Amino acid sequence: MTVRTRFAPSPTGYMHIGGMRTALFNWLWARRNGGRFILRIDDTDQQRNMDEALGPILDAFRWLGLDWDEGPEVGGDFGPYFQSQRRDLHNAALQQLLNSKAAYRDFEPSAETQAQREAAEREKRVYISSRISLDLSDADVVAKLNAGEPHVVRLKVPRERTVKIVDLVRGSVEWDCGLMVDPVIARGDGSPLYNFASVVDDAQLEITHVIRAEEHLSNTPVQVLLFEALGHSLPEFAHIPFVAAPGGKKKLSKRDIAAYRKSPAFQKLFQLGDEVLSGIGIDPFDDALSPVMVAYYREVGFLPAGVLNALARLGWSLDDETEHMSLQTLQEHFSLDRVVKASAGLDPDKLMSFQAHWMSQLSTADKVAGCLPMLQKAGLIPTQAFWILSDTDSEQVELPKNFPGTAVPYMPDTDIQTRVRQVVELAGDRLRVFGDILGLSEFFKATEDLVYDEKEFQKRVVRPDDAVPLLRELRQTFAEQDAFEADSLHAKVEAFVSARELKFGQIAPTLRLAITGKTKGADLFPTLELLGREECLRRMDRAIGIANSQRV
RNA sequence: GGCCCCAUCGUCUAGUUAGGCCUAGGACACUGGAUUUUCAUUCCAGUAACGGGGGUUCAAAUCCCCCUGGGGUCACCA
Repeated sequence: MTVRTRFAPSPTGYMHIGGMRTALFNWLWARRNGGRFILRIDDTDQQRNMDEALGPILDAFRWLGLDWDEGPEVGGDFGPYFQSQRRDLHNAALQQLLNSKAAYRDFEPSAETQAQREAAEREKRVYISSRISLDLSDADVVAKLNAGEPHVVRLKVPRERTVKIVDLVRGSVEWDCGLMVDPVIARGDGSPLYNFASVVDDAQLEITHVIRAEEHLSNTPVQVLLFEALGHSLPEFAHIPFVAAPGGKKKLSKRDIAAYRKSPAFQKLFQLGDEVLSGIGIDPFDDALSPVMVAYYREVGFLPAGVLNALARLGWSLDDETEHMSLQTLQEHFSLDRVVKASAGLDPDKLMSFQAHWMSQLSTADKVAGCLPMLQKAGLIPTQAFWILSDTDSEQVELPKNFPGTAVPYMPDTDIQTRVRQVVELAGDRLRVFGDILGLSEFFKATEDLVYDEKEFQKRVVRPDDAVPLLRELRQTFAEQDAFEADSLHAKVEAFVSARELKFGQIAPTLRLAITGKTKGADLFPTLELLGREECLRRMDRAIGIANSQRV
């Protein structure tokens, strides 16, 4: 039998990183078994704007390279794939249950039901449904129906039974039906509720493996009963642990963003994200984008491979040592029996480590392709002139939002093209995410736009009495230097230093600050070479000027 | 509170199904050292865990029981 798995998101306008992990496991299981992965959209009746609500979810799948065999856009033999369009199926199933008396119409006022529930709770009794409507004759029911009396449809739970499943992750789990409330499966108007619609759809879609987060475990007995009442065989269940917040055991949730900001475990990620996002004109404090969402990682410049690797290792391992796995490797080796039972906290540090690894595997050309959009969004390099329409495939390159048609990057200005590549090469491992390129803005800014680290500038350039004179002398040396390239610059500065019986460390930070505005960064002399003599001299002049004005 | 799930280094995990190969392995993080013109990388080293108590057994991280702790869920949401 063909393995069929599904992921059934509600169109919420964003893709949750934990949900993505569930989707990934479903996808992997299908691929591993040569099966089909289905995307079903669990929308409720009137979704306001489907494009807006579903778009980001599909984008997340596409970005990570998880394709779906059936679902929105691709269709399939079991459609429609939007739950709201499957009402006929739900209606038929509902009628079937009503006819077979497996379900009944409950006319008890909801206030009354609620009161009973509360009374039971007060008396520390288990609450079970009163089933008072079961005393109604068929004629009574018809009469009430005709009179339009409000009601719901409930499944009649076989109270003498126990429901038992053998979960592929958790093993055997069972529930005593005598403790269960008759669940509402549809409203009076026939609109189905989640548990019911989900079962009907899973059955009709011939889903063989229901792989979902463990918070759904408590829904399972009801669903099992529904499968049985409908005469369907059960799918296999695999309840995988949910993704917990860093440093905690609680479910990672969009609502808790404010708290995560203060969490030490999240600190570095937020710092990186804030810098990159504000650099490209996105307000990081506007919760439209947060580390709970897949889109966040794309915007900051993570690689699909990094995110995928981190998600796969959350609650699953290949063996006792393999850490780095491509999607290809994952789909060859994924297994449900190696899924861990306990919830797993997302570890931003480890995610970054995976990311850095996959970034290091990328060619310079690919890194450049990833950095270009960043630099453009940040306004550090021109946008418009960069793009020409083309029929050629440009899958490596992320297009600006709303860009019309297909495009490949085209550099009318070879200086800029070369510059980006050189900076990327110079940055080396410092480029962990594409957004890191924004931290090297000194290579893309005009002399007068360069920003100095205020504190360090004071400490290294303004305050020391010899800093400005030394910079002057160095400037002179540079001006007279024959070849302005890294090695000879290095030799020149070494000679300069030893001639004055200084230590290298006494001049290098000052020079770096004058040239780049920072104390950290890529190798100094290649940096000088890349910037070129004219620019270096201008920057030194400017630094000297500013220092002098501040010393007065 | 009811029901259900879970429990190995700070974190992610291996080991638990078939008890001995475990003086508990790997990775991330952290600390120290080496390399280095800063930062980063790389390399080496180190700190660090079987929640507690009872059993069973020659032998228990692994099996059983209890306790404790953590979590999920209890809608005419999905």
